[in-house]
Amino acid sequence: MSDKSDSKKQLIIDKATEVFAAKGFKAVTMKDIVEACQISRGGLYLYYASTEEVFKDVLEAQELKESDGKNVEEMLDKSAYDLLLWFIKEQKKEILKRKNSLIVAKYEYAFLCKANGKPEAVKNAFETAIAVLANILERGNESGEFDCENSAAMACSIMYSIEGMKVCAATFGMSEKKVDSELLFMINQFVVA
Amino acid sequence: MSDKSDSKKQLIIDKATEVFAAKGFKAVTMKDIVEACQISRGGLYLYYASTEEVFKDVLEAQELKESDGKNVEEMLDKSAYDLLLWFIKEQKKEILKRKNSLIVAKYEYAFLCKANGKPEAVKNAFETAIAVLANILERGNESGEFDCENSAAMACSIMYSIEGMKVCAATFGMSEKKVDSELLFMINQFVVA
Amino acid sequence: MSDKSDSKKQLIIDKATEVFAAKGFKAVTMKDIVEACQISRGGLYLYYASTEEVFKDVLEAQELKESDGKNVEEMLDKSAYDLLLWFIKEQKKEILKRKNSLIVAKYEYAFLCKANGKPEAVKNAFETAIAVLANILERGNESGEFDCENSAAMACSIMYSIEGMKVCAATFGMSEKKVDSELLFMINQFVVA
Amino acid sequence: MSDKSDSKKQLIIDKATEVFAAKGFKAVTMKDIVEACQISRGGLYLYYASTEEVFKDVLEAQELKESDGKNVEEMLDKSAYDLLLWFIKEQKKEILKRKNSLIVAKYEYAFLCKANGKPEAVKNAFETAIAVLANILERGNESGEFDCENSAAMACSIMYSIEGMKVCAATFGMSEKKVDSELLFMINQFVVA
DNA sequence: TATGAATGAGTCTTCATTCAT
DNA sequence: AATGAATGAAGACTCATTCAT
Repeated sequence: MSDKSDSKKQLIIDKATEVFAAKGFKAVTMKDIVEACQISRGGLYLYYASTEEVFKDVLEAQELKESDGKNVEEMLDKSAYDLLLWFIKEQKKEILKRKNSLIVAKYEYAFLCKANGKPEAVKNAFETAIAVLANILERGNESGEFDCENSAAMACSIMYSIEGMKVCAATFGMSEKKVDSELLFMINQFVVA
Repeated sequence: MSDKSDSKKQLIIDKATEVFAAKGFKAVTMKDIVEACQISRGGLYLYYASTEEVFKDVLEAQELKESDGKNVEEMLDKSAYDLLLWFIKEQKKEILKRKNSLIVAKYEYAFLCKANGKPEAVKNAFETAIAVLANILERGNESGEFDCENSAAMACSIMYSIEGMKVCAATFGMSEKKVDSELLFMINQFVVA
Repeated sequence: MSDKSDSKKQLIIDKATEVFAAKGFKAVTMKDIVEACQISRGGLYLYYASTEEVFKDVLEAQELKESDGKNVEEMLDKSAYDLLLWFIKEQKKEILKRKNSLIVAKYEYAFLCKANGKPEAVKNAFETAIAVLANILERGNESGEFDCENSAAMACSIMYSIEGMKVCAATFGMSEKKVDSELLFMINQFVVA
Repeated sequence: MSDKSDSKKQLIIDKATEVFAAKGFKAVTMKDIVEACQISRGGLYLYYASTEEVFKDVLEAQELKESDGKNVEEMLDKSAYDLLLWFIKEQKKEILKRKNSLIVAKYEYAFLCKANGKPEAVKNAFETAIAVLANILERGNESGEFDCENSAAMACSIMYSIEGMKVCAATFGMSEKKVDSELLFMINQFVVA
């Protein structure tokens, strides 16, 4: 049961992810999801009672997927610069991915949550990213690879920039070249030549 | 006619602005606007055929309001540093304003426009801001107040950061202190001490 | 507006009364009422948000109608016996009326109210009837027309009997003859020959 | 098979009785019964195809239970007065039992049956009770314990009263004291002091 | 211009009923 | 016999949109 049930949930999450990526959060109806999954109306309700519940699982699945590549052990060996490159590459991927960008849906959802007084998962994901980057910067400072007075502030500043790029890219688009130059500009602020 | 008609439109825009700020774009119905304006259903349709049309005018009105303070003549006299302070102050205001933040509604709208292949006004506003800031930086470079190799790139980077802050503040909140330190961090990159 | 609105409400109440009489309370859907009234789904919702709200007004309208014939002034002149006959006749009418008997709907509704902890209007109507009858008996006692030791108890007993008859008649039917003989049997307990 | 099958049916009937007592007839769904029995949806359908079929068996089981105490042989020895007391006590129990009162469900069901032109079991149960009571009254008349001109009419009148009390008690409640005084009032009409 | 009653399409949600296991 | 996932029909409810006044 659990297996079958899980695989059905997975199907729903996968298809729903595409729907949310295409339409944002609020514009998605249970009917949209039902049609994307090619299941019956009642069938969806066996697993999820609302688009919000589906979206929560979609977000969770995204986070899992994003953390997939982050094999902690192999990270430890790398230089701060390599880690930075990896981090930046990941962010670039997210900024540019067209098909599955949940960024606007995420902000819509977070916004509605705020309006309804619910706690926000979106905030946590953002703060985790800042912490990871700050850590990388710190290591670079220690190893002499980077020259960055205040790692925490710099990490924060960079992440706001990246967040801005994500939103802009998802809504009115950014070329890969533009993203590259922006990211390069940012890391040049502290990478020792 | 025109006067009366305009004042009615203005009423609708004012009230609708509050509604969009509170609920985003997609969640707003014609009924919401009708109720906020305390006019009749039919009355609203005399002026606007859809929430989208209302929102377009809301955006336009916002831009007008934002450019209100920008008296070009008195600008010309000021130092680049003063202009920068003014620009940053304006941005800070926008980041922090709670009641009327249309940022999420804007992105929702831009996102839906993109999905529908319509042209985007949001992009233009963003690019205008970059141009204004770049101009200020350039002037500062020339006068020796700033030291910034690539004004255009810096302006762009800063605006992405600010955009990220706007979105984050609107969804999961930012304290004024946090905003101040972020902005300070940014301008310290190029302001000559 | 109020006039038009009221007449529409009246139409709904009239048609809904038939529906409730035919199907009871719980079995009636908003759709049933819509179809009986030949109005649109949304049209009904302009006036009533649920079958319960419609039913409340149906009950109220019934009570008004039932008290219509009771011209207080002309009552005062009559003998206790005449009043009793009038009362009994009214009850008989209610017991036997086929088309508009709301009795089962009433009890269903009262039952559901009780299950949901809501106050009940049905109880009040019943107690009012007891009070009226007790009053009549008292007058008869005083005038010597009746011989009834405990008017209140007798009124109560009779009303339970009548209530039982109403329910039985509405569900598995009673002939007029049977009703007559029952009512006669009851009043013979205290009417002085 | 039969044994196992019967015990399963018994379980369903027992649990369903509680459900019908709590919600009436029409408001009960197959899902409600399934959940009360903690069996599977399909499982219930092996035994019953509709709530109506379940309810029929629930009614039947009630009648059996009610006639349980009526050991005919030991009845014969008793005086008419003792029999009357027993009868009244049984009725009182039914009037007052809160948890398992099926009275409203019964009337709802009978009412729906009438609307659908089906035969009615409820009527039979009522008439049986009248016959039993008439019989007791007759015996009392013969033994001189009672003085009741028309036993059949009196039995009928009493049963309507009791039916009214059952319905009233189930819907808007009656205190035990009130029930006692009503019953006492009734039997005083014919019991020889 | 302005009103708001009315309509009906669209979505939500719940269940009776079936069926593969 | 028994399960419970799945389906789809039925009813609730909300709104965009129209129209007579």
